[in-house]
Amino acid sequence: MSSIIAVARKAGVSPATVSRYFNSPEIVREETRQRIYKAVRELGYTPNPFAQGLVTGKSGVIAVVVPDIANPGFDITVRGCSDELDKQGKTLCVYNCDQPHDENRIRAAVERQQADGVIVASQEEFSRVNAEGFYHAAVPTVFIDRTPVRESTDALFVDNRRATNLVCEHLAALGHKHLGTVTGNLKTLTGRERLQYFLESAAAHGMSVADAHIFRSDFKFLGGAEAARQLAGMPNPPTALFAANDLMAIGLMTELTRFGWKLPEQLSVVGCLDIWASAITTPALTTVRVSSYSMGREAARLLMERIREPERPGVRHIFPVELVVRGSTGRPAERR
Amino acid sequence: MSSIIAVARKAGVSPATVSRYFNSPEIVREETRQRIYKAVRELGYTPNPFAQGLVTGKSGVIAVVVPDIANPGFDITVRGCSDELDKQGKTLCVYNCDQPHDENRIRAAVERQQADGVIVASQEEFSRVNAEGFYHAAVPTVFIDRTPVRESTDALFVDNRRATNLVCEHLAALGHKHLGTVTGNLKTLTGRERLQYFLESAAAHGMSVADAHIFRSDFKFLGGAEAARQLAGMPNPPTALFAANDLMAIGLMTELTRFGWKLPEQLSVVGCLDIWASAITTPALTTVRVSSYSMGREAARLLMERIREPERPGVRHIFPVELVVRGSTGRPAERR
DNA sequence: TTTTAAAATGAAAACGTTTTCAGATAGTTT
DNA sequence: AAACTATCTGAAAACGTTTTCATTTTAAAA
Repeated sequence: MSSIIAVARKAGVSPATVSRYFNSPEIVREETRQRIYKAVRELGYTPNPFAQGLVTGKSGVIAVVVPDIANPGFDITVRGCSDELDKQGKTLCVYNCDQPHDENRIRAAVERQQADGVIVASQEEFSRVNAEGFYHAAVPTVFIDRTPVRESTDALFVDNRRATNLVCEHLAALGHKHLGTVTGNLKTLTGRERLQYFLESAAAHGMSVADAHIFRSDFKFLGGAEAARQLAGMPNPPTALFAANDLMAIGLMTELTRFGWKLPEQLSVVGCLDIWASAITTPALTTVRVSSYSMGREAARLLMERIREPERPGVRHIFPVELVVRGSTGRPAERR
Repeated sequence: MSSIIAVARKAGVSPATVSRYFNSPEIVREETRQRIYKAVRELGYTPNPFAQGLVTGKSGVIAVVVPDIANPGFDITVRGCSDELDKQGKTLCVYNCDQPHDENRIRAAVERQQADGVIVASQEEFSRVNAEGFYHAAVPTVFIDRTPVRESTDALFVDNRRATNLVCEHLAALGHKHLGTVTGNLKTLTGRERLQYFLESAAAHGMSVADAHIFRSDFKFLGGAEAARQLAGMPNPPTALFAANDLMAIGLMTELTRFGWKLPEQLSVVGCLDIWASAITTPALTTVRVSSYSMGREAARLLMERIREPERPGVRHIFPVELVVRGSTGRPAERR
């Protein structure tokens, strides 16, 4: 491992100049630059990131926190972050946060200032102590679908209000009167919003949602299947159902089909996110398209911006959504 | 940011002792330990990773290279790595490698010794210069489904030979005589093996694979769909088809269904990997189950082991596979 | 040519650890 | 009480950069 000193010696300059050669080449004379270039090549020198970090305090790595990288949706978001970060020459670390004490680990990592910034995607809110840890560490942060810890934190949101409105509008237009819903984890902002706004939108469109038809779940495939089993046993099921994400919608449809239900004749199903698998179910899933990739990308962009300009006021972006009508929704069957 | 020196002063000991307190607590006297503990707490001290890295040369981060984190299969593998690495207190960086020059970037990162080790998952082989870069840097590496760069590199493989055998055995038992296949990217070890072994297995089971029925593709959904379009135009299609991964199998089935084909009556389809979506297609996909998660986990475990013991001989693990029979395969229709 | 301003370079301090080697302290044995 | 271990601790060097401040060199102006 050759050091900057070796290069300096070889090029007949001081280490300071070599450092300048890398960090602001324009201020070193052309001829000197040549000599350094040559020395660098010959020695195969590459700056030591630890030493750099030690003095600059920057690591060049950005932490991305998601509940589960293997969860459809988050994978895309992370890819969005990754692409943008690559472009900016930064490195991306992923943290999965769906296990009980993961949160502490992440805060520790942040406090150790290993990351120059953090992107935190939808999941349960931090405990107070961890939120304060974040606050205290004052690491530049961008939140996705999550209540920001402090005023100046940048945050990106899905337009859940519009999402549920689109869903209810569509369902009302088809003639549905009685709806149900499978919720996500209600400790999550997304989970709470999609439930609340759905209830409001349904009412606004003159449709009812019976308490018994609100299935509290967890955003997971099996959660959707479980809801299906409960639903199947009900004497008076709703005619349409909104699942807070596609995974649950698909779990629900799969299980219902197993029970012999005919979709969408017996039940219209709408999901949310538009993961790739939604297009290949039978019937194909009507859903609300969310730009997961763009959100990841934008989060990374904003974060880099904030790192450059820490005092900028906090930004809030609400991402548009779009209804994708496919085969899983239709007119309700005539009631006996 | 309080330093180790501040802690030392506060506890009335030398920095060396504080260092020892963290790195081998058992060699510092109980009473001293107490004092340091108190000082650490009060100052909220946490060691500076840059300084540590500077002297130890270790960063505590492991790089994981995959073609695309958002690709079903790799997400699971990465999650496996992540879980194991978490357990060992390491940080995981992901690199997506499906863009033309990504490889260079990754080598650069590795050479900069930012990572203590690297896990590289299936994709095109490195160019010579990059392979040498890896070799030269001598960073501990584990390969997944990929030809190792050097003798001493640990590598994990899917048992593709057995996979194709299971597939052909199953298909032969159903009475198929004429098969086809959709290949993955043939610049990939996995792509090549699954094609070659499939051809061999088919022959061994007395089935033929016409050249025209070998669709060279890319492991992607749309690649499968494209194969379907070609297939649909053929006068004499095979009765069963093996796709080198589930994504292509699903793309194929989806497109074929759109053409009005009845599956599996007109065509039996078998995939490989057993991603979650394979269970929810219509018909559900018969496939070969691969333990993506375990492989990720094992890769991480092996890597940590090698970091501890760099001179250990290279390990080769072949992971077992298992046939999952679902609805997409059946007896061939009688030929006219 | 001399003076002046601008541009380029160098010396040295600082960043915060770990680690080696030597020295001190405590605990045992004679 | 002395001598001897075994156990702890400290001093100081090293790790490889960046950055400030001062100095030298170069170019431009007089």
